[in-house]
Amino acid sequence: MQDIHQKLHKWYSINGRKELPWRNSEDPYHIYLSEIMLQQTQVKTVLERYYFPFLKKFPTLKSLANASLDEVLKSWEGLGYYTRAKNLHKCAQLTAPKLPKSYESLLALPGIGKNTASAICAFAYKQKRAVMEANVRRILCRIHALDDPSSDLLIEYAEALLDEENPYDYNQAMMDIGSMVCTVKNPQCEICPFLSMCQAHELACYDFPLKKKKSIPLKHENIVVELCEGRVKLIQREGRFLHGLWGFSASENPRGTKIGEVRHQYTHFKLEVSVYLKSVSAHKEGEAFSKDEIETLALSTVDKKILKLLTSHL
DNA sequence: TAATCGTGGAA
DNA sequence: TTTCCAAGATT
Repeated sequence: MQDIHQKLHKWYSINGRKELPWRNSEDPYHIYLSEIMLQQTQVKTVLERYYFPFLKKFPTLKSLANASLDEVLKSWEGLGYYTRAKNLHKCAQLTAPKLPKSYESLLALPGIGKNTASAICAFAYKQKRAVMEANVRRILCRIHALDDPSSDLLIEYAEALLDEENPYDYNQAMMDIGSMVCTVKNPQCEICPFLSMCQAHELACYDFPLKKKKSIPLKHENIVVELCEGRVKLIQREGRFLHGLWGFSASENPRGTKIGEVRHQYTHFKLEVSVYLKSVSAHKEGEAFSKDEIETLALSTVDKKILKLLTSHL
């Protein structure tokens, strides 16, 4: 075990992505924010478009707590999984000016599960916790030739492998190896520190973990864009899907002129939207916004596509 | 346990 | 163009 820890540490010191900003911060809030943003999201996206602007607007947990949810959502616009932003805001209000330090306290907060709690403990507080996310899961499944292990079993393996002398570098190294060496396609086994103990390599089969493909349904919606004296009617979404974002509401029986179609692929369904345009004289329900006002609202990608179609049509 | 919840990069 | 899927959590 000491040997593998040494190999890991050496690999990380040479190849690790040590320049990532959240790896050069001691601020638990910065590290927490990065963990939330990085959930199911590529490093590149967070790094290039969201991490720095968000911290500029909300430099401290306290400033985030004092902001409105609409402001937070605007900073999250386009990043997806918007409940993350809602929970981030909620956590700031619950914990400002500083995050708790214990695993249990972190786990009890909304939006923080086992992996994120472990990551904050290891990265912000240098505690002996093993992260268990997609990269680590792929490594462990290949080392042990596991098709579809339970989360609990994987956490056991991860904790058994943890380098308690240096939990920070160990965890960062595991994620880097997962994303750079033990990749989904074409893994670079010859430079992998786990080469000698990897069952997948022994079997010359890298289909671990097993990926199950599922077909996703196609949904169709009609959107009627209501124009009112140059202003556009928008509603603020409720419920779980795109909660808190502004957008166009679907209608069963579209009226007006069809101006085009918009397609979008979500994780669990495809969406085709037929877009209609209709002028209305007065406000019935909902609010109407000017183009400049819409710029300040958080819209989903689909609604942005619809807005773009509208702009090109007018 | 299995759905649900977004988006864009990459092949 | 289509498909996969990336630092998961919640219900």
